[in-house]
Amino acid sequence: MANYCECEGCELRSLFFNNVNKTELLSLCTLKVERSFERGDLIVEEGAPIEEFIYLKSGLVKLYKLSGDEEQIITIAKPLDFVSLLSVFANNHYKYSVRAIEDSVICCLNIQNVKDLVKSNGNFALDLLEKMNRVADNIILESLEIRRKHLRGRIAHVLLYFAEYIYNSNEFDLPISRKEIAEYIGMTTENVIRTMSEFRKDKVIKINGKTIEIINKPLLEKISALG
Amino acid sequence: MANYCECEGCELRSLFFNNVNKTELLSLCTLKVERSFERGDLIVEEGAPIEEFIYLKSGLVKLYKLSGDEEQIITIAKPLDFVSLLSVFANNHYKYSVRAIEDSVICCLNIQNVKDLVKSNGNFALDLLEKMNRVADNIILESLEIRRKHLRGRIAHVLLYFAEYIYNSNEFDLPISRKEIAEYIGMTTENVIRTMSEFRKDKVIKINGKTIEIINKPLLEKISALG
DNA sequence: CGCGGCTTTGATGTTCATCAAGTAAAGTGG
DNA sequence: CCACTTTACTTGATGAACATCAAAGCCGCG
Repeated sequence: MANYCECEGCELRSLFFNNVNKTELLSLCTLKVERSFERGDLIVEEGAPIEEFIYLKSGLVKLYKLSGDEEQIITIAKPLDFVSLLSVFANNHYKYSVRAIEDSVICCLNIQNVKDLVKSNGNFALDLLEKMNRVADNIILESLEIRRKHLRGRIAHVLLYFAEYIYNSNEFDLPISRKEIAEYIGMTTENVIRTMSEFRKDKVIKINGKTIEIINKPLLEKISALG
Repeated sequence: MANYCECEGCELRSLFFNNVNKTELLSLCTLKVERSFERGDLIVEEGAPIEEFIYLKSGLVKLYKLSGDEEQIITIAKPLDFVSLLSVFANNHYKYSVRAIEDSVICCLNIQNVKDLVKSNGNFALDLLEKMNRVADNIILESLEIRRKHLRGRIAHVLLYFAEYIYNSNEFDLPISRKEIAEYIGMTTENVIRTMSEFRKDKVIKINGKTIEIINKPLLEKISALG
């Protein structure tokens, strides 16, 4: 009985298991699988059948869609922004791909089990609705934000996104390449690099390979807001 | 007892009331309010408190967000793409505005009633999750589609959206202005007009004020796909 | 070590926004 | 109903923002 349910102590339990009792949790967790991925590994492939309800336990992932030979990045998600959620009840197949951009651990529940729990536990259902609303909202609002800015504003926005939302620090290692930033904000790799170099010359940031340090945050915020 | 519940015969009932029994439906519908709006009327204002669960019964609406003095159109929704859904469980206040772009009728349920139903009726909860997933998915996918196209492709996309998705006809009256198209696809009014004029000169469409007729659909589809 | 992918910078051309100016259409008050 | 105002639509000219092309250095990896 020792590990009858590790979820009980899981820091993510309160995410959406607040209203789930021990018996229910047990029945979920017996079928739970935890999987580890290394940076760069594919977690979910667009078009694959949806058999599991997945959430991110630790790490960082990118959610993207293929169009032709290009990737369009939809969002960068950390734990709490659980992924796989968006299509999971509406489709039989994934509409997006998910790839680890840092070493990540995901938690997989059988999708049917989750559906059963939605049916039998009203408070859980409401929690889930709320969480999924929030995730969708955030993606849409982020997308609108980026859309209305120009190149410089978009780059500033992304840098602040990493500094404030992901790493909570003015110095951090970019988990994605310049090319991926370009795929995220819908511009070319060259212009992402050029703009970041400009920011460096203007003493807004320091760049050392993947390491970024924001040294004039007020200005960066101004560029993000106006640009 | 005559009108004890008009919803019973409502064509939208099957949307998400399939799994709701007569008693439950009655308790919802006694608190139901139907409201009519004329083209141009504001239905929901960004920032207002969310007190109702709204869905569109007939008509056409635009969902948009204000940024500064500009409107950013998120999506054009017809019945079945019910609106108000996205933020409704995750927030206390609306994050978007909704305006009728054709005469519209909406159906308003008390939000607490809907939440109670989610708690007590598992099948309804699952239906609702599925519907909301689908709505969010569509908005995100549309947004990605538009984002990866250039001006000509975007205009072609929008024209096809109206022809195929909204009106199911190659000839239709544009329900929105050129300016609103610009706000939807993130370009300027002048360029929207210019591009539409080009399409006219190239004999892809006919324009007569608000009336649009697509006369070379294969080409328009090609422009949308490649542009 | 050499290959491929990522990064960087510069030069060039395309796409698009901005500015300007005029016409048409639609609402408003007398 | 008409003058008046406003808003929508349209076209052209110009410049800014951005993509594309080209070339070279860098880095990790088999």
